[in-house]
Amino acid sequence: MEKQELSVGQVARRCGVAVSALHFYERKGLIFSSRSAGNQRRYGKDVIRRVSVIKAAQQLGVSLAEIESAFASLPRHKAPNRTHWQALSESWHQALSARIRKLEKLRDSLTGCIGCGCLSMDNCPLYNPDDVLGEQHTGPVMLERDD
Amino acid sequence: MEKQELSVGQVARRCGVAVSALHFYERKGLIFSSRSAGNQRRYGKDVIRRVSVIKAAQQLGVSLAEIESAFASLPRHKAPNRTHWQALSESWHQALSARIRKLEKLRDSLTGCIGCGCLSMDNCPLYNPDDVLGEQHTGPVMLERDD
DNA sequence: GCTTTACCTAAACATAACTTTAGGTTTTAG
DNA sequence: CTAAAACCTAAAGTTATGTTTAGGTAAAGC
Repeated sequence: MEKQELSVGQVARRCGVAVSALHFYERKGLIFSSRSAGNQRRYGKDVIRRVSVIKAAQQLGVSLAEIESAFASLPRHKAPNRTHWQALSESWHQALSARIRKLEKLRDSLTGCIGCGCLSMDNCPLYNPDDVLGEQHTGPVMLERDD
Repeated sequence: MEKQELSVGQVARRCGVAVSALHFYERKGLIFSSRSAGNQRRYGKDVIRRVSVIKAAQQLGVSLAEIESAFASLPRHKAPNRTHWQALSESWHQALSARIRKLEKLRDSLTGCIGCGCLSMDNCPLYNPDDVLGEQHTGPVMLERDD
């Protein structure tokens, strides 16, 4: 059983990202590599999951900085185990559900409000932005990107 | 009955954005103004709805460029009427619903996959991106960019 | 062995979406 | 009337997320 190390190009192809993006993620501390005798990057297979998670999270509107802090709970240089990933998964499931609820709320506001053509805007949820997404308070939740 | 024109600072306060952002939106062609005798911006009340819509759309992950093209159907210098806003509302409602469906799908993939800790990644939807959302192959791109 | 492909680093460039700065003008409040 | 607050423009700066370029080194195929 070999260690099955991957070159940067192999990871790039398998994950659908550019090599330059992997360099970038590494500079940001989101992924890690060892080096070959000739100083080329070598990745363990777990990097693929990391990159997949990065891309998935970005779809949710999570910044790399936030992803980095979520990854802080993972072991840096060895493959995270089931428990590690599961913890991440659960918190993201919650965050994602929260985001979905927000979007539904917004969608309903759009229907009820933009289309209404109301001239008095004082009760309009779009007009009073804070109402639109409601719970703006500083939640610890990762996806609370309501700035 | 006056035209009830608003200064840039008034709009900024009522919409919760910076004055510089309004200048910026105007340069981008998202909002319009007339000028006072002394060359200061004066806005009609409809600008508030425009700005509110901009902010709402940004919450959905819509870029300013996309917002601009959506706004292309609105009359430039006079207040859009009910029909105009309603058309916008409907198309965005659809887009939002689509986005919500994607997020739900992704959420479910995360639960089923990230948490599983599977070592053989060959059946993993995160690992094999094409399976995640089906439609649209084009290489190993993780998720449809909802461009 | 040689050549092509892949890789290395550092630094510059790109784009979006704004903000800040600098220097000057207009409006408003007392 | 005057002084503070608000406004003007143009240009440079900022942050995030990368990509591109330039000048070399390593690895792989024939």
